[in-house]
Amino acid sequence: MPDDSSLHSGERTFPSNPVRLDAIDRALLRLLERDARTPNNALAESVGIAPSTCLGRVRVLRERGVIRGYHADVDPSATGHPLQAMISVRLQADARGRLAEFVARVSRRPEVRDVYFLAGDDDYMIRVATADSVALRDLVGTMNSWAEVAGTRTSLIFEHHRAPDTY
Amino acid sequence: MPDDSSLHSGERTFPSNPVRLDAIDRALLRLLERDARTPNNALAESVGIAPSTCLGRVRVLRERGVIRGYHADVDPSATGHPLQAMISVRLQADARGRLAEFVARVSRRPEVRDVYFLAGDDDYMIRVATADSVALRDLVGTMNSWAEVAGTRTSLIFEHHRAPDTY
DNA sequence: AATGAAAGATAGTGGCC
DNA sequence: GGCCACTATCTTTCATT
Repeated sequence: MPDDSSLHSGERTFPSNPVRLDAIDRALLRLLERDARTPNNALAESVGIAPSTCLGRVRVLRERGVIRGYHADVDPSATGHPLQAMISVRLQADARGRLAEFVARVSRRPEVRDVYFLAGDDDYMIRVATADSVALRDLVGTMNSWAEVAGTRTSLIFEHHRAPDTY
Repeated sequence: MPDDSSLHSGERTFPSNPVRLDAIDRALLRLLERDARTPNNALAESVGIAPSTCLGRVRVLRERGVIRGYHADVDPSATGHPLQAMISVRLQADARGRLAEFVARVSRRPEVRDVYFLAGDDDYMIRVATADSVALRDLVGTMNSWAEVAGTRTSLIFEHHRAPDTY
């Protein structure tokens, strides 16, 4: 297996093959999205195929990039980062050439969890998890001090719910 | 093991125990965040403890809610939802009693992937994945038609990068 | 593509330190 | 907490259809 689990997955995909998914593939994706550690045996039984067949299917899904990785969902509070926020960032109008600089800078900050590159009123949306409000204020202050940043808006995250993909 | 893998994890935690994490726990979390399917054997070797010990550690992390689940990261494009967007939602000023109604409605939409409940300029941030721009426009139109919604702002997501937690 | 069987690897238990 | 030894279970390969 090619181990690209260390490539922290961005969302761009280069569909080497359009990848036709049948009903069984979709069922497997649903199950693995729910619990990525479901044993191959159990997956196979759930979708009604032999374990060896199931193994092959999942490998193909992984190799073709349909499955980009398997990740533990770790509670930020438990690791000392209970305060989460969404920071909308507008860059300077003339900063088109400095997009990479901004991304590099922001990615270096350990508080950053998600970086969304947007088309719309804002240029970026950054989700961060910090230890406390002091750390958050520092981070926002730092970002505002960067030359390419025109402005930021920060919203605290009270609650977050995920929904699985539906196919 | 209590199987709560089917509870699509929200971010609230009720720290039954403050859960002290030592260096080994943090190493395990890092490894499992990178690749949730790393075999217990390999985890144990990486962090320098016996496999059985490692098994116990990971189980405790799971039971205490430090690890909330294990999820496959599925490429939305591969499942026919290549167009992603962030939708900021402001509710009507008098809609405080209708928060639950909004969340219920929005959660029913299959396009919705993340619902962030915010404190700030906006009340909610919704991440969605749709088949095309028609589907996105329909969704935004629908949300704007709800009585409790004062307004929305939609930004297309061009690119998304995740960063792992750093402990 | 899918399968069953066999071999090897891994997970999980319990007794002990 | 942690480890070792053991058993149960799972993964993976491969010859076959």
